[in-house]
Amino acid sequence: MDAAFSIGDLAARTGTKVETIRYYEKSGLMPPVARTAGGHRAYNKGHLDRLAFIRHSRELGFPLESVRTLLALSDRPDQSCAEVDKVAHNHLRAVRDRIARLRSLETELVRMIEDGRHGQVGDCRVIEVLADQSHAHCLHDHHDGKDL
Amino acid sequence: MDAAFSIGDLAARTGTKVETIRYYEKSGLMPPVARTAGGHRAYNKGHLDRLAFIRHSRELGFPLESVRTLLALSDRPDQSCAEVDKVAHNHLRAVRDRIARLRSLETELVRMIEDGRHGQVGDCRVIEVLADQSHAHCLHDHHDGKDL
DNA sequence: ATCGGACCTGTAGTAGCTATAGGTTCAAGA
DNA sequence: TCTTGAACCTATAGCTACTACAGGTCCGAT
Repeated sequence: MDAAFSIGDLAARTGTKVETIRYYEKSGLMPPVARTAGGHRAYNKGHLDRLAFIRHSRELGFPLESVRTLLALSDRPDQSCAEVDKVAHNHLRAVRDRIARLRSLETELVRMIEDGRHGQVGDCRVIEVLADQSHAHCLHDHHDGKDL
Repeated sequence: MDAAFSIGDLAARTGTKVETIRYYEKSGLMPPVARTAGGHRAYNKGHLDRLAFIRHSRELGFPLESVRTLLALSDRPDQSCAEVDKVAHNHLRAVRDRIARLRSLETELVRMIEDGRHGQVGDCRVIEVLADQSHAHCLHDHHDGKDL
């Protein structure tokens, strides 16, 4: 018999919005849960832990799909460590990729802006670079653009 | 009388998907354009330049909203340079913010993963960290999560 | 009993495309 | 000239991870 928590309690204790918790339920990360007579969700400590786990994972940038996997793995602790490691390493690699792409972006932006500074007053190099047909200033890294 | 380009021509010359060009039109970045008798879009060199400008901006990570602004500014080249600079600097700042957040994320991930390595075989520290109630491993930078 | 806040469901919106479905037009070869 | 197949058309739904309504119900404290 653990004390029952309302959805608002869970939200407050995990720093999550109520709507987000309902969204997690709808997308299968949180289980459908017992209801009060009036239809309000009644959670217990286990649900609180699960939500905290989800939030920590999200804070570390894991996509919901990976969170799903991590939750499944955490339910059977035997033998799961290698798989957990794989998920974590994949994510780390993704993060590092993003950093690398953003850094080359940063370089390009700085170059474009600096370029403008040295031009004579009155013509805007930034616009010229953006309009440039020659594509000479372009990043050679033609990524699919999913994010940056 | 400039030669007419089909939407496919524009797509090929700018490395854009046809659907994307139509999407740009629908969202007001590309103007509504003359049609052939059969209803196909007929573009000219000006449209090609405009699309190239949009794509260059996107490659540099400018959001469409900023691209809209940059396009407007590029149409009146007098006096626009300061505003263009402002947009570019704002974007640069946003990119640097993202890099900073991703780097602290990277640090956290590495710590979590390394932590796991030093634990004894068989218990999974990664899962423990994610499940940790104490929140001790958490990023202090509680960002709104719009990205990362 | 009442009243205000918390809860409910369902839907639409965010960014920036991408991917269908179901139909029409165009251009090149026979 | 006819045919055929690629390219075009519109409209709509899907992607991520939420967030924000609208319109209604429930609960707990006074």
